[in-house]
Amino acid sequence: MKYKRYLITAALPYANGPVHIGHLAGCYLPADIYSRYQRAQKRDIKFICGSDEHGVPITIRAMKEGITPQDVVDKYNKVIKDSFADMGISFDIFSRTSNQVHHDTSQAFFLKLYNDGLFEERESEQYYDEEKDIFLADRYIVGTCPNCSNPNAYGDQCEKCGSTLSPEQLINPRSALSNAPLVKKLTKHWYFPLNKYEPWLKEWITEGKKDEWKPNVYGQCKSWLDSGLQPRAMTRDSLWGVPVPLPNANGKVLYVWFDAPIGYISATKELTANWSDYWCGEDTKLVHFIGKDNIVFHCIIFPAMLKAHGGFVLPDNVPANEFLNIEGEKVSTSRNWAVWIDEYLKDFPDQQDALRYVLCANAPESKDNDFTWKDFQDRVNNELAAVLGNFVNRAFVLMHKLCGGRMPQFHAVAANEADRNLALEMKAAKERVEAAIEGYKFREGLAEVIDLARKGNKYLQDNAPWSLAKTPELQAANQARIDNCIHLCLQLTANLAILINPFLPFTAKKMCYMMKVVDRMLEWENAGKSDLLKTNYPLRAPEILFRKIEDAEVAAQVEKLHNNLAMAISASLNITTTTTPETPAPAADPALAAVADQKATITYEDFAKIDLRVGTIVKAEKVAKADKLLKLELDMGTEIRTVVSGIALDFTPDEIIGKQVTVVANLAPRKMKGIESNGMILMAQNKDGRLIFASPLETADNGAEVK
RNA sequence: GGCGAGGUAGCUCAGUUGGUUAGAGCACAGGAUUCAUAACCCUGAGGUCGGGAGUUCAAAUCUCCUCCUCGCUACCA
Repeated sequence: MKYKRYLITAALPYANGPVHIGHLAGCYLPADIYSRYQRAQKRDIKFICGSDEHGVPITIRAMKEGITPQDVVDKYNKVIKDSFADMGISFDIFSRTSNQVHHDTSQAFFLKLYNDGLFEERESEQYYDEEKDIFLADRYIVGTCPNCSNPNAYGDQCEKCGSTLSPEQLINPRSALSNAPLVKKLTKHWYFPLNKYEPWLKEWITEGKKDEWKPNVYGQCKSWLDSGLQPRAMTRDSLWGVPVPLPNANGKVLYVWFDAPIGYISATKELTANWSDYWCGEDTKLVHFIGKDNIVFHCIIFPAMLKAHGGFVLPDNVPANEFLNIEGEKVSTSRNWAVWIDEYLKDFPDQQDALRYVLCANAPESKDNDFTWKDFQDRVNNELAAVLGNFVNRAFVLMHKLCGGRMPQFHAVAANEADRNLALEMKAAKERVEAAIEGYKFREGLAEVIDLARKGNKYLQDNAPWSLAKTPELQAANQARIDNCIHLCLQLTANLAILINPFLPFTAKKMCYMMKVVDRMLEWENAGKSDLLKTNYPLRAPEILFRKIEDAEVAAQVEKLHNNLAMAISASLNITTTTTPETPAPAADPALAAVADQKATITYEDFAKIDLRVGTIVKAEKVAKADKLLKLELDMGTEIRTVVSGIALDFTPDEIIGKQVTVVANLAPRKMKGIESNGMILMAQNKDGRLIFASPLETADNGAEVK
């Protein structure tokens, strides 16, 4: 074997909310299957995870709920940890980045790079809150979104319209902490020179991993590498996080994406004193399981950090999955469009393996996939229960009916071709499942196991022991054939338990109980064998492995999703309308922007400042290298004005020429793509995002004032 | 706009050193059976492989163009 040890990590879930089925399908379930398989192979593995507890969103959530960041992470660390444990995700450790060992480890890592002179120190101007005496990260800055006028857009993103922002773009930027207006002040940060590692990364990835990594992962990396890497700040101004271990670095913490992957190392340290065997030995196979949103950090930044530090193994593979949609729509935590694990476990007690089955069988391994409750029902009822569950049940029931409740012996003299073939199928299935799991093709591996059960059903059907036992006389004459058939079906059941164990551990355990065997039988080397169960040994009565999912349950879950969505929308409306200036509005979904937008009362004088006028579009053309922009010329009665407007997604130049529009005529000029825009056209935006001209109903004079 | 991934049967997916009538599971239809969770087993129907052009004796597979979905990124306000 090439590797002595396996170090398997699953992305550190962010401790500001519970986990949903998308997390499970994308990362934790494949990681668990892989880990359980490796353990069954008796390989030396450590399966590492923990919650990521730093970063700005946690501090913001703490502010909103009026609690400390530590309260937030304590709460969700527990929720997340419990969900994983209940679903059978078998981490060797589920740690957390707020632990002391993690602070020590990440600080030591940073200091090593610092002492090697790797960091570039750079000063830049950042917004500063003089009231709270603190520099503000982009996320802490709120202001009016220049795009949708959401008064509570963040400095990095407007969560109403989804646009990416920089703090400089916000209108009237203010502090999310104190609501105070902001000043600019110099601040110092430490930049990791990613660009210096670009040649090495190119060689390591584009030459070394081309055929090894999944196409989506490799392609994404290559895209990043081809576009050129820039130095990246590895520190932030914040009070929540791992303090930068340097003098005169008060109020500075490690960037959450610097410290989070080091969390894998800290957690391993916490787990075992021999942690360096796993992290520093060349004979360790390091595999990062992540979702596609983490590719750049795990494939580019973290490896570069490890390389810069020296002495660490690099990931052998990063099998990132894509995203799982729900009922045709993207998961949205703010709209509560998600299937939460803790709620699933309440609604479907003792049905962990049903969910594990569906999420693996339909895992987004090569592209985004859709989870529907109908599909959940179909797969559980028609594949899991009908093929696997039913086969095991048939074998046990027949054994009790035709073989006295004991494992019958195998009569070699009565063996036929079908018997020999079935034994061969067991061996072949082992090889196929093994190859699939080693190659991170978990859905294929799972399908192979079900297929083996299907072959069992066919074998049973072809041999029909119940027909051989129609009358006592007939049964006596055919007992040797009956014994062989049941014997093999039960040996096949034992094989199925071994092969299904990494995927459906709860089921494997139930099967072991029924077969009265100890867990050791599940060791992988036993797969493919036809002598796992001892002849003449009494076995237990069968229990139903998978119950059917009823239509009513499917309907209830779909309804629950839509109810959650409706509640999220109305909650968003309530909170937004009652928001005081001291508390920023909660994250709102772009789809809600149209209904959730409420602004503070203004006086007539405020309104009178706006010069609204009617104009007619006399010329329109698309702006080059911009998706949304049209360059318009407007007849304002006394002048022709140029206005650049972001409406190209909804209108072609031809169809709007001659249209009369309402224009904000005294808006400060602004350059876009090199064209100076003198004003803004008023548009209404529907819930679906479509724009509609807010124009006079009848033709007005060009230049007419609107008031 | 740039880059990346994907677009194959109603659904979920296999299928590249280009090669006979393009595969599987589910769903659907018919049959057989009754040991079993109204399950299983057999048979069948169902696809111009997103669209177009090209290379070739031969293209799902290679080249170019184009459309759609998702992601990253830019631009936007």
